[in-house]
Amino acid sequence: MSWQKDRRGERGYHHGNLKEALLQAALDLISQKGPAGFTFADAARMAGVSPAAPYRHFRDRDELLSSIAQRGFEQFEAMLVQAWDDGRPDTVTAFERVGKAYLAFARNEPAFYSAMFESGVPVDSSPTLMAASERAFAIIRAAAERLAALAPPGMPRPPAMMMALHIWSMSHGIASLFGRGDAARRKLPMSPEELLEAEVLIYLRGLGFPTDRRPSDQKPSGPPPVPPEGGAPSGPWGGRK
Amino acid sequence: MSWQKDRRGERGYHHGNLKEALLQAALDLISQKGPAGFTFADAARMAGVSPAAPYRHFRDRDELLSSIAQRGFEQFEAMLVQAWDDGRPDTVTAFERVGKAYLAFARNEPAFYSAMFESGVPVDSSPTLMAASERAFAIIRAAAERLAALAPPGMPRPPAMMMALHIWSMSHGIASLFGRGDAARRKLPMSPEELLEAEVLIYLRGLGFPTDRRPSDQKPSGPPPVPPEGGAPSGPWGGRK
DNA sequence: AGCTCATGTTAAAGGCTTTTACATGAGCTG
DNA sequence: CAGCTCATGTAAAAGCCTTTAACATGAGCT
Repeated sequence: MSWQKDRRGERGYHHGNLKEALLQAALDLISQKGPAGFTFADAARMAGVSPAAPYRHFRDRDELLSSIAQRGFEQFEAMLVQAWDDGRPDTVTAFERVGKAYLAFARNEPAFYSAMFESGVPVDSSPTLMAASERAFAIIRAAAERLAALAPPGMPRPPAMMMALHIWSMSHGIASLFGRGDAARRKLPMSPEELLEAEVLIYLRGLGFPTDRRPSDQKPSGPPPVPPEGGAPSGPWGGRK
Repeated sequence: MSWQKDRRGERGYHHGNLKEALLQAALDLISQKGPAGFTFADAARMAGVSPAAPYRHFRDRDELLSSIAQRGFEQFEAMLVQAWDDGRPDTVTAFERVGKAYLAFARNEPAFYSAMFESGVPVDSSPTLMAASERAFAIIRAAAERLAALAPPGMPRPPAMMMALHIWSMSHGIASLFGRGDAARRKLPMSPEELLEAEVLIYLRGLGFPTDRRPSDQKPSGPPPVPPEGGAPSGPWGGRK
């Protein structure tokens, strides 16, 4: 256990921690030049080893990319868990926090996000990658489950899986099209976050959920399934002035 | 005007139609090996010219990719126009047809779709690309405009631009996550088309649109802003049996 | 001390990209 | 038709990447 070299940069023949160093270097490179611009040789150079060294740790460039995607899904899952916070303080609030977390992840971790969704690495390229992806989605799914249970009585209960897929696709669509800050690709009349929040609110209202902003959990007894008629309800898009 | 060489493969020093041939070759390659696997040299080879020849028609590999993306947006626009069909036979039906067209395009033209959205080519890399992209979106936007005009009275009218962005992100999210058939990446309990249709219906209901499947256009006089209360409305997800 | 195996290095083959200098021939001009 | 000219191809070469094979080092064990 002495490979840490007392934190001094010098190393001998062996790097001691190359795999980690390569992953980190690749992450840096991807965030700078996109997943396409990243090069195996570059990562090796950045880690201070020869171009052939990485092959001791990854079968090829794709496997490195796949590892990064996997790690991305793991961090993604952790972030979603934190955002969901088991539905506190109330289900709807937590649910929307999850959507925002999705956007935040895309914005704050563009390298991971690219590797996960835009690098051309197929999710099923490795079982562990697939598993990591599924664990992340399971969080959204669990949140949808809880939300579905709150569906107003008297209406057919929406399938939680479907809701989860809908929320996922909304978040993913907005994140992919408008998400990353560094290259604000298209002009928007509102922020991605606002756009997503409005979309989710409208969607939930379409399922019959009450959407006046208040923690009205605990008692799914009798909130009106729709906003009061006639009286202009403060819409999800902030009631155009 | 004699470069067609009477359809016989033989050609002299000049190809006669290289630019087109390269675009076509690139398209084929991308649909086979993804936008990352496509190679400038490969395209040249497939067109039967030397590796340097393409540089007479494209500044570099990225410009070729960008050209393909642009062409993709043009075909995309044409397809959306056709799907929208100026809102016939009724606005809601046509609107949903637009969403399905989005998915169909992603599935039937994976090469174009990749080039447009997943190749790393920034939309603003060329003004004409940006313009093509905006023309395509304008169709969705126009459809949303018409739909917004049908919003039931007594409710705040949703901004058409916002609706358009929502629909776009839904379609794009589903297409990106579950869209391409060749590598059915994730398992779904329903088809992408059904998933999108349900999502759009719920969304529209959330905006107060009547969503019983019937061409109830023409007279936006007095359809109830919400489905009849209590009586289980046949939900957009087919009412679980 | 000596073995052994994981981890690096060097060298080399094979591709791709891109540039530069040169070749060809299609269309125009007189 | 001769001849010019310029768009369009080719050839060659530099530089970088990927990947493999053969060899080197040294860390941990016996």
